[in-house]
Amino acid sequence: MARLAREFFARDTLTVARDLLGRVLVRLLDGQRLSGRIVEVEAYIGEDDLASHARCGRTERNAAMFGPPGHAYVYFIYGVHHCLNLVTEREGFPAAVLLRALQPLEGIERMRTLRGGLPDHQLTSGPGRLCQALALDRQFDRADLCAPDSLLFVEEGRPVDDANVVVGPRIGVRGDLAAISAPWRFLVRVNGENARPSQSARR
DNA sequence: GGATCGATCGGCT
DNA sequence: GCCGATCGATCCG
Repeated sequence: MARLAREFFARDTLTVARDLLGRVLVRLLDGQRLSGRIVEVEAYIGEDDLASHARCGRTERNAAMFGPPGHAYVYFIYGVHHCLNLVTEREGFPAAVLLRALQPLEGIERMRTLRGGLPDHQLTSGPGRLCQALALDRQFDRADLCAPDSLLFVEEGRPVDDANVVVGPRIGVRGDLAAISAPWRFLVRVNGENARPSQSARR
C-alpha cells in the first residue's frame, strides 16, 4: 500500500482533514506494524484560530505547526497524555490536523498491552488513547512522515464517501464563539455509530 | 446514560 | 502560579 506523499499534506487544512478519513496510520514498533484506520479528525488553522496552540504565535512547543507539511506535531497535555497532529499547508503557516480516533487494524494485541488491558472499544478512540496504543510521545514531535525510513506514516487506505462522513464543531474547545462553532471536526459513520457531530466522541 | 472530579506535567496568556 | 485540543474512576439516576 502506497504512502501518502508530502503533496497530500500541502493543501488546504480542511481538505486534508476530510481526506484523511479512511486512510491508515502506521506505526512501526520493534519492526512490527501497529496500524489503524483514521475515523475522526479535527482541523486547527492559523494563528487566528483561537482554539489552536498557534494562537499566541510560534514557541518552542508548537514550532512543528509552523514547519513544513507532512510532519508530526506531538504535544503533552494535562500532565498525562500525548496528542498527535499532522502538519498541513505551507511552511510558515501554522496548521495541522489532530487525529482523534482510529479503528485498530494491525498489531491489536500489542495495542491492548500498551493500553493496559482496557476494553477494545477504548483502544484508540480518543487522541490520548491512540497515542498510548501506538507508543507515540514527544520523540515523534517534528518527525517527517514522508521520509522513507520513518517509523510513522500514513498509507492510502480507502477514502470515505460523503454519505459516511459527519461534520461538526470541535471537541474540548471553549471560550471563543467562532472557535466553538467552526465545523472543523470530521468523523466516519461506522454502522450508524459514531455519528455524533458535537459531544461525546468517546466510545 | 450523564455529570463531576482528580491526576500531574510543562509551557506560558 | 495557572491552566490545558484528555482520560478514567466514581457517583447518580
